[in-house]
Amino acid sequence: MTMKLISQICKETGIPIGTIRFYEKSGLIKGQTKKEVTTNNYVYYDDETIEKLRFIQMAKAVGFTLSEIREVIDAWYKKQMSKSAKIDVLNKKLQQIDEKMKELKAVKKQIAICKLNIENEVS
Amino acid sequence: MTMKLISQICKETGIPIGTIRFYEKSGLIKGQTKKEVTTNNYVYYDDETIEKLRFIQMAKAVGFTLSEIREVIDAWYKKQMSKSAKIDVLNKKLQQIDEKMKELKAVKKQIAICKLNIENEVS
DNA sequence: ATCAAGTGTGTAGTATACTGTATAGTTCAT
DNA sequence: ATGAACTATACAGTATACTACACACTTGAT
Repeated sequence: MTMKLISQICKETGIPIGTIRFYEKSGLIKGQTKKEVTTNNYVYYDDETIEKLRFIQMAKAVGFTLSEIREVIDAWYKKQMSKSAKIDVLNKKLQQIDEKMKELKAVKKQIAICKLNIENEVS
Repeated sequence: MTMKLISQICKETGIPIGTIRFYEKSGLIKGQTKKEVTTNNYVYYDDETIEKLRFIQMAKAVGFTLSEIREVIDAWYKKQMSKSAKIDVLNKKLQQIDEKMKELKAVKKQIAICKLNIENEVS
């Protein structure tokens, strides 16, 4: 398992270091210190963290808030959550996604119509 | 042309009065006072405003910011904007929408996989 | 006439999601 | 052993998008 320092994670995801730290403080991701190293408290992140961060980027881009994203990540990784509770959360999210899909299509249609109107204008 | 007061607009769109006023101050929508009425300065909104507000609701839900939404509304309604500038803005938005469509699909796929993993877990 | 409900203005406060700055310690190449 | 670059912590500041509140005026039903 490859473990990376924060600047490496920043490079690989394009997410600023400050934002990564903010996400960690918010409980979205979790790095770990190496117990064999006693001279510093540098935090290392695994590849699962990168996966999570990419998920966060995409989910944010389509309008999910960090707390909505946290719900999914909890359902994904939290050990102390019941199977059925996890499934419930994920089903709710899938429903939200379908709703967003509809809204996205409606927005696209509206803009396409708007574009046509402008193109056909007598100017 | 039907002209409605703010509480009516609120009822029809579900957008709080305070938010509607905020959108007007931000220049996203524009109502008008009736010049024949001199006893008050009540603002009336037309059906185009309701259309705009519904557009704003949907665009916000899929992650567009108010300033991104304003760009589209300006391209849509602004008289003093050149035809080619409008088309440019709308094409850029259509591109952004396709990008969001991809991200939404990726998020959906990720969640579906996550759900399958949980369902197939030995608990 | 009165009073609840609606309207407008202005200003302050809140929530979310960062972003920046200051300080201090660590690592590594030279 | 020294300096550039990296790391951690803590706290303040910013941008966006509201949300609440105080105050004053208007309308419409009784």
